[in-house]
Amino acid sequence: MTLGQKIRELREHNQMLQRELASKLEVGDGYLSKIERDQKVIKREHLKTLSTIFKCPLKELEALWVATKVYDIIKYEETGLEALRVAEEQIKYNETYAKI
Amino acid sequence: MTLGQKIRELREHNQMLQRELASKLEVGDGYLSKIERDQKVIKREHLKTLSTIFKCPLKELEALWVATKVYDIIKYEETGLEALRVAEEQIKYNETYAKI
DNA sequence: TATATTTGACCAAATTAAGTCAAGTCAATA
DNA sequence: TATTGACTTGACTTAATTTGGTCAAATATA
Repeated sequence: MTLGQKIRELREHNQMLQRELASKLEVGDGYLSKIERDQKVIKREHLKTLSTIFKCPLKELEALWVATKVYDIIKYEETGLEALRVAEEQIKYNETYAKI
Repeated sequence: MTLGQKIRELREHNQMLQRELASKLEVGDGYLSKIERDQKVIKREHLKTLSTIFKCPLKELEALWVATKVYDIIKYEETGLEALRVAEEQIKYNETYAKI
């Protein structure tokens, strides 16, 4: 599940048109179309609005948003999965030693 | 293990000074210092040079390089680990359906 | 045909990349 | 203790890339 898929799912589940949702977010509907197709990433602040409109946990949307950013980096990388492992190791290491 | 740590390890293992390695890479030694401390990310093209100088597999350096990019995104994210899971799911999904 | 969505080309503004340089720190030593 | 050599840091720069869109035309879809 990508963020775009999630947004589309929420919108359709609420029988809303792109035009309607786009106007709530104050963007053009062409832009929203791209967002739902993961051709663009929505502005992070918009997640709050989505969370309110669709009564969906903000954390869930945020995790998808961050995942999109991560995926954009690794999608064409041969070493993508290996890199994920290393990044996970790094975050766990830093959590352990509270270096942040 | 971060990319910076790896580079320092390789350099010290070969008893090379920052100044020396920096000149091989044609950058300043202040910059290399930051790279080894993960305050800056080395240019990707430099990985080939490092791989040659230290006879270290390029793939390994590349995985660390990509991991650094990923880690930079998630390091301050509460949902970092969750996002890694989602990104992994996405890459596996796409590998399965060969959508790339 | 009308309505909804997608796409491509384009854009300004903001951010990041890829460094430099000089001053500062730190340890060993003459 | 003054010096030296290796490294670190902070402030800065310039160019390239990304962000966050718009709009009109093309394309489904009913």
